[in-house]
Amino acid sequence: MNQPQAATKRKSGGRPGKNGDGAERHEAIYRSISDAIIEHRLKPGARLREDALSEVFGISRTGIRKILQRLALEQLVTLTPRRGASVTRPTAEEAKDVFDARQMIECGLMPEVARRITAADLEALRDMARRERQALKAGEQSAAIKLSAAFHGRLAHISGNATLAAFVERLCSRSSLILAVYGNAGHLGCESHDHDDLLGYLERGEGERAQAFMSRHLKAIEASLSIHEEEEETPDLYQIFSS
Amino acid sequence: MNQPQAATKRKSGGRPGKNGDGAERHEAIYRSISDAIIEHRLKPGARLREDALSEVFGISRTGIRKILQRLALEQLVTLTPRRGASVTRPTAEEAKDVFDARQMIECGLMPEVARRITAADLEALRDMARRERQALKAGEQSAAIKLSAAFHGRLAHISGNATLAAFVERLCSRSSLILAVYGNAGHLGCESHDHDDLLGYLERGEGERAQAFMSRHLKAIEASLSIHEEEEETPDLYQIFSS
DNA sequence: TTCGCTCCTATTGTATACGCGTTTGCCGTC
DNA sequence: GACGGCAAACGCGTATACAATAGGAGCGAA
Repeated sequence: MNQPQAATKRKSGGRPGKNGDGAERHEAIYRSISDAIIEHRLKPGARLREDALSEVFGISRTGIRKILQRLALEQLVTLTPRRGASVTRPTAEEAKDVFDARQMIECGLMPEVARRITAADLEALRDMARRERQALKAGEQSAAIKLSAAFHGRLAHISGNATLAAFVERLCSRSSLILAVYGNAGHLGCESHDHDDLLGYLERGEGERAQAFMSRHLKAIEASLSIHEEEEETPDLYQIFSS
Repeated sequence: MNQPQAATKRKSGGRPGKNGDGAERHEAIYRSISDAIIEHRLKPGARLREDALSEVFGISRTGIRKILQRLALEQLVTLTPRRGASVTRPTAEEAKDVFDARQMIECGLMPEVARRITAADLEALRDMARRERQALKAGEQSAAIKLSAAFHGRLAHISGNATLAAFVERLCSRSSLILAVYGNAGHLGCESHDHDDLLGYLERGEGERAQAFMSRHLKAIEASLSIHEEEEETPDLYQIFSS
């Protein structure tokens, strides 16, 4: 039970209208839900009923709707008109698009990152990579997935281009969703030592090498997916029973 | 008075609660406001009061807030906590980021576009380019700006990567905002015949050439901007009245 | 026994009401 | 005459109430 994090049933003590924090509270709830999705605690297809969420987090549906819309715009949840919200189940096509986009942007960013990376950055990134490896070893897939996404996002930020970095972060979130649907349970996307190796290239300022390595890295992740189309509506029937 | 476009004061005739279209209506209003911003009918810094909009479009503030939030997430409007919404005034840094991003993505997409472009695509794009030229000649800057953004967006879609195409569209919208702030009144971003020339390369399948041309095209636009920092808070005052 | 129809419930979409913060104009005082 | 405080109003943030719709369950007929 870790997602409410700060629910505290404020219904009881706090006055309903008394905000005081307002925006921060929303941000915390947003991150709570977002994390739960990225860490696969909420699986693709899971329904997110508004009043259930509003009760869990102790705010009214109005606030929940706002957060849900934001998540929908980032394509982490799907908002079907009269059916409510559910965790997005990426299609195979979307998966391909996302990884192609990551290939283009993350690789393209590497030279600039290699140019600008500082010792402090390296230290922080190594720490993240280390914690990711630990989590992986300890069998905590949730934590590992989140750390991996955070690693890629942080890396992108070093480029200095906030717009592209934000986009990369969103792509990583969606990638996490893709892994949940198409990933094999056996191994996660990122190999244990890939991130460390990458940092090595960056530390030595070898932008080109880092770029090539990132390309391989992403290709490896994508290749590890098992893209099985599983059609939508009454999918096969003919196909299945025609044999 | 051109921005309402489809207001029709439905308050009088239509019942308030009777939806029937609902989502489409929202979409139309969203596009209305979005277009007004992109076409510079609403200038950066312009305030967008919620109840004014709700009255103009004949829906309640709830719906307006939803739309405003969507626009904020696309960074066309800025939502300051207790101050309301206003059209975003991009900073110089954001401008650089946006054009760097366009440089990376749009150029990177060109080879694939050259590979996949069809005769129908070419026809549609040529038509858009023609209309853009006409608008420019007729002095209708608003229409020209919108058509230019639509041209770039359409082009990106041909690549087949919906994710990247959507991102390019958003970058183009923001570019339009940047032009409004930093652009010289004299000439718009896109030169008259650049788009036609680009289509020529694409038609002949010369992806590399198209890529290089797009790069020059974007660099030309960016170079035409006059980036003057104009600070945030109490921006000039000292600077202005010190002369 | 199965298919179809109808009613019901659950859940979202929309509007409105209320409270708070911010701002701005005004007045009193120094 | 100018500066500082005060008050009122404007406008946003949140919650709640109502309306509409889609899904499902139950019942009846073939």
